[in-house]
Amino acid sequence: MAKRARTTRVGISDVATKAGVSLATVSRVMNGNLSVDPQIAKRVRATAAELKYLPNPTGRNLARGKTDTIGVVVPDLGNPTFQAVLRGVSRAAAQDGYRVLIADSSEVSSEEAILAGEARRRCDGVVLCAPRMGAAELEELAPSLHPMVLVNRATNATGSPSVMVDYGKGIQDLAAHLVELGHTRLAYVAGPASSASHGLRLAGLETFKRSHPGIELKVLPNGSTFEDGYNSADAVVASGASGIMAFNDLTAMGLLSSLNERGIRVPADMSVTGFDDIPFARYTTPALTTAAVPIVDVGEQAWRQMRELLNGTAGGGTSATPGQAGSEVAAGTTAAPTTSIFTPTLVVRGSTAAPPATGR
Amino acid sequence: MAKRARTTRVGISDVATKAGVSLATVSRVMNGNLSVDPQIAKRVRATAAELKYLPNPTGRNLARGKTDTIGVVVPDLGNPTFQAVLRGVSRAAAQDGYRVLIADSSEVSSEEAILAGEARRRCDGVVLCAPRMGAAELEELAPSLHPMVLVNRATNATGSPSVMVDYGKGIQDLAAHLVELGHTRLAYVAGPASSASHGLRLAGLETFKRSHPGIELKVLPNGSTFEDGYNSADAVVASGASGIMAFNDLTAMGLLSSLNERGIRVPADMSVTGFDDIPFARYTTPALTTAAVPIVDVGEQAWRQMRELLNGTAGGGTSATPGQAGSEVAAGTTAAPTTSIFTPTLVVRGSTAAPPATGR
DNA sequence: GATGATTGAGAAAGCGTTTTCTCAATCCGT
DNA sequence: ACGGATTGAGAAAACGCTTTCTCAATCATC
Repeated sequence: MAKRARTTRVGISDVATKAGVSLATVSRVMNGNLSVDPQIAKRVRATAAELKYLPNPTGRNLARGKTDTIGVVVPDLGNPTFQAVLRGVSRAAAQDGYRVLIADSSEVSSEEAILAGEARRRCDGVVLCAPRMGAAELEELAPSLHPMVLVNRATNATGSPSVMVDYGKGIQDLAAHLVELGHTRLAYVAGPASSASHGLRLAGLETFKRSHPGIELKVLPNGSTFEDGYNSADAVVASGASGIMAFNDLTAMGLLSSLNERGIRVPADMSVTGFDDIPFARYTTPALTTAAVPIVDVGEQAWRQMRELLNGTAGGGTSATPGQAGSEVAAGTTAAPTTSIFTPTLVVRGSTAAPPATGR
Repeated sequence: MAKRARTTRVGISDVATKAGVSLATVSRVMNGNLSVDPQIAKRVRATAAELKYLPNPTGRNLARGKTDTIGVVVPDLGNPTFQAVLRGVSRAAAQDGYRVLIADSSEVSSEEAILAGEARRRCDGVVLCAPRMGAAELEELAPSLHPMVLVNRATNATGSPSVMVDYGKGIQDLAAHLVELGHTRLAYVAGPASSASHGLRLAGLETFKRSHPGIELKVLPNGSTFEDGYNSADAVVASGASGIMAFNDLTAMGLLSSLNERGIRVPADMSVTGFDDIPFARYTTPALTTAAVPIVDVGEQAWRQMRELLNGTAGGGTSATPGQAGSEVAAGTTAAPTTSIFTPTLVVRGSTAAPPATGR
């Protein structure tokens, strides 16, 4: 016959009643508001502990207008790159008391925008990984997603920071490495045409070409998966190149596997490079020469940018310069969005060597 | 000078006013409540679209007492197994309109309980992967986490369903496979002592031993990472075994790599098996014989169990039997928790063969 | 054409906090 | 000691939505 017996859990009012204070006071105590008598504060805390009271997050969220949660939207949770970004964001955010809601579009890019919007409304901000989304769509979506941090993408017209990887530089380093070893006929086993990071690699290679006129460089259209790499062997062999740059470590490993089956020896007959330096790259046979991308750091940095946005220290400006990354401020249309750029590091392992003498 | 101009976004009352109806009606329309005149419904919908109104999830959450979100707590987001579970849960949940909040304890198991509780309060339920948590702690935690689904763990005293992988059966299959090939001296390169799934493998091996008295089987303490596998080579060689079962694919790959460096040929000199069948397992050289664990399916099934719980169809009982999994109902203390058991499948690849003739 | 059953929509009461507003009770300086 | 400045805590108004309650209007029934 109690007023309202088995309502839900123990609420703030239960504590208030039992401690003989008002709701407001309990709230103040719970939130560390100092303007409350130490005596009372202590009593309230004791009562709360005794009742095992824990504030209901939903109620707080509504009242405070924030959720302490950010969304991370990725095109494919199965992809090691996005897994690593997610991990980086998640751990860094956790440090600051934020949680992460995941939104996996499962490669269905038509869903991406809806998913991102959905996530945004549930959270205080969104970290968007959308490598395939059209620039126009992104630009249109951006305002409604703010605060948003872009990963490996950029857009004007919004003060959305980006954290990017300089894939162009990375692939140039790899190409230079191969040339240094003596290779003159190179091939790039390309990624998906719609992939933004593929575009950056391509641009980097264009630059490379211009500064290395004597080098032959073919681009072989391909994909981004293990299988794609495996299946690219025919085209690779046909290309006549001796130095092969795969789109990423996954395709490089697929290619490696396929070449191995054909009896083509790496690196004796052919050199192969990957990209990303996923954990497995060092354990392939031979171990993969690759361009290491500090992708977890990218996730962490994405969180830092987000935190900046959330703390309203806004206005762009120079954010904390990330550890090994160069930071750069691009003059944006409105706010001057911050861009962090991470540069891949060349990691030389066993899969590259001088080309066979006959090859010349 | 408007009443309350730039409050926040467009809210339900804006729509109500503009459409000339009450808040209640707008709510009803937005929630597909049929008891509203089609004419009015249409008008409301039009107004909502015009104003780009989208209901504020936090408000809904509070009013409905649910969040359409579940938490997934994992000990390590870097571990492929948990990544796969997460992916399975996330995608399956998304199908049913639920989102996933991730809680990564980063291997800090002392944080696990707090993290799980935290997640639970923000969500409608929790999927808990806590292979290292003590049984006692788990049991104590369980009630406060309900509704909860356990992955690769079980607990009485709560009606919490489990979805498990029969690691014991899997390792027995691997051992049998090796024996069938002619190996008589086996070694199990163990996982972390505190790992529950390691315990299951161990138990399976005990069973195996009993039914194969003539076979020698050594257990070599080790860990769960690539590095651990790599570093186990000494012990493996010293064991004198010709058939090696690694804790998982990761350690198997590390071992493979290390053996390769020592000039020990797999499978000519030594056979090696993994466990899990992670995507990379088929691309190692030689390709890894392993016990395939449908781990994404585990995640999916975890979601189904959760959905069952959430829909309150509760009471345990026989849930939908998962595709290739055996389903089994254990007689629980109270509700009779449902347990889904997935059995690994033996996948024979190139890393196993008959032992060298000399070995005998 | 009067009466009871239905349908449909508005008013208002939550949902569980936070936070502004108010006011009573101290404290300070002179 | 007295007025003004502080401090501290309670009352009440959000926060944005859902849902029960209530009642007016429409419908079917005899």
